[in-house]
Parts: sequence; structure tokens; C-alpha cells
Amino acid sequence: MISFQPEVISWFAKNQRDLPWRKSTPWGVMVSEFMLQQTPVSRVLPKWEEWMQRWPTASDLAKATPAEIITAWGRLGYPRRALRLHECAKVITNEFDNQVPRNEELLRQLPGVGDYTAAAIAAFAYQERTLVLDINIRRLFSRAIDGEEFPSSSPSKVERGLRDALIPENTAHIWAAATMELGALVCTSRNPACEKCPISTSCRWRANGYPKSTLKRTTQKWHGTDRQCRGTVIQALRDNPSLSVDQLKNLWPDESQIEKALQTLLSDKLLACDGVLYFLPSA
DNA sequence: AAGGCGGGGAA
DNA sequence: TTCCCAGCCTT
Repeated sequence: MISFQPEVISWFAKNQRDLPWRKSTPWGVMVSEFMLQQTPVSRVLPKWEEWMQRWPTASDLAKATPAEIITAWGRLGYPRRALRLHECAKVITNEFDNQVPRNEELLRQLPGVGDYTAAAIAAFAYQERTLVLDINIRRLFSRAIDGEEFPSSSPSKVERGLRDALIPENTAHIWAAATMELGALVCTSRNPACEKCPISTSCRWRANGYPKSTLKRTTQKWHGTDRQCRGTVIQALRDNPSLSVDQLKNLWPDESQIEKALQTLLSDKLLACDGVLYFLPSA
């Protein structure tokens, strides 16, 4: 049944991108995985270089302040990832002798590390045999094997079992990187480049005539008023980092929404001190 | 199982 | 405008 592994591996050997975290330390791998959660490679590249220069190991980052870290995170998005990575750095420094854990179950306990990230770090930093299922890999298999345009919203037990059975014995980490790369560069979400695909002749989705997915797309982002209110606060603080809470309340008709927005923002990108709010990226 | 969380670039 | 991105965490 599984005869397409050699094609994928040799395609990867010839076509893989030269990504800096592929020849970095385990900590470098970990930083990249956090930055890459829901963020495209192209936007992560410069920021990763900057962080590795500034904080080469976990203990270096552990010494930084949240304000410095959020500032350095800049506009990568989902700033809570930066704070969770900071927490990871402290745990690694204090409990793991400044070494990123190799064990998947141990990694999984760290803040901000879910099933994917734990498997990815173990595989890419330590060449462990883990089941790596990111959106690229899931989409590739969904099409090639299941004949479905898109995978379900999250991996089921059945999916995990089927994909696990495909992992080669001694080169699991290469298999993970190769399938991920194929999904990212060829078997893309929109306009896949099937003419460049090394396994197109055995692709079930292609054989079936590329049926459109009937599955409901994953959560549509909706910019509700809560979100707009937060955006207003952030913009105001970018211009003037020392606005007080009272001044902010004049920016929005509904005072309670401002309070709600601040409650959300205070957990990651704002700091409060003596009734004045500081927007960390400009601190 | 569903919904929230950022931001920028491509379609 | 909508869609997409090497997900995670809390109801």
C-alpha cells in the first residue's frame, strides 16, 4: 500500500528549502516552533535570526523581562506565545540544566507546547521517532490517501493511527520534514502544484477528479466589536504609551467594553503601573 | 466540540 | 473582501 515514501524522500533531498533552524540547536528548534505556530515561514525567518542572536540559549531568554520579550516579539502575532516561551525558558533553565527536553511527554507538559510542537521538537531537534501532524502534513495525506481536499478540524484517533503506520523505521524525522515540505511547497491549500508533485500518480484526490471539500471550513475569524475595541486601544497606545485608564475610556462609547479589552490585553501586551498603562512594544 | 487569540500577504 | 498560516488553551 505504501510505495510513495521513496519518491517523497528523494523529492525532499532535491527541493527542500534552506531553513536556518534545520541546522540549529534544540533551543533554536524550539524557538522556531513557537514562532511558526499559525505564522508563515517567511515572516518568522528574520525574527528568528534576531532572537537567536540576542538569546542564544534558554537561560539567556529566562533572564529577560516580559516587557523586553513582548517588544522583541514585535508584530508576529499571538503575543502570548512569547510569554509562554519565556516560561518554558525558565523551566528549562531551572529544572533541565538549560537543555531542551528530548522526551515527547516531558515536552508536552511545558506551557504552549501541544501535541504538534512536542512531536516536532523531539523529531527535529533530537531525531526521535514521533508522529508529527501539522496542517501541511495533514492536508497532504488527506488528499493523497483519503481523497479529501482538506483534513478535519483536528486529528482523530483513527487519523493518528493511520499516519503513524506510514512512518519509516529509522528516518522518522526526515519523513516528517519531507512530508511537511511537500505540503507547504506543492500540496498547498489553494492552487496546489500537482504537476510538480512526486506522488501525483498515486494521489486519490487527483484520481477522483479533485472533488471540492464538503467539510465546513475551520473557524472563520470574525472581527467583532470586542476585537475592534482592543484594536483601538492598541493603536492609541502605540501613539502615546503613557495614556491612563480614564483617557482610554474616552476612546470608546461603551466603557465596559474598554474594561473588558484591558482585561484581555493585560495578560499579554500591556503592563499596568500606578494607573497608567504601558504598551510593551514601545517600552 | 467549539471559540478565542494577531497580523500580514496573497487571491 | 476572504482565506491562509509548522497551534494552543479554555469552556
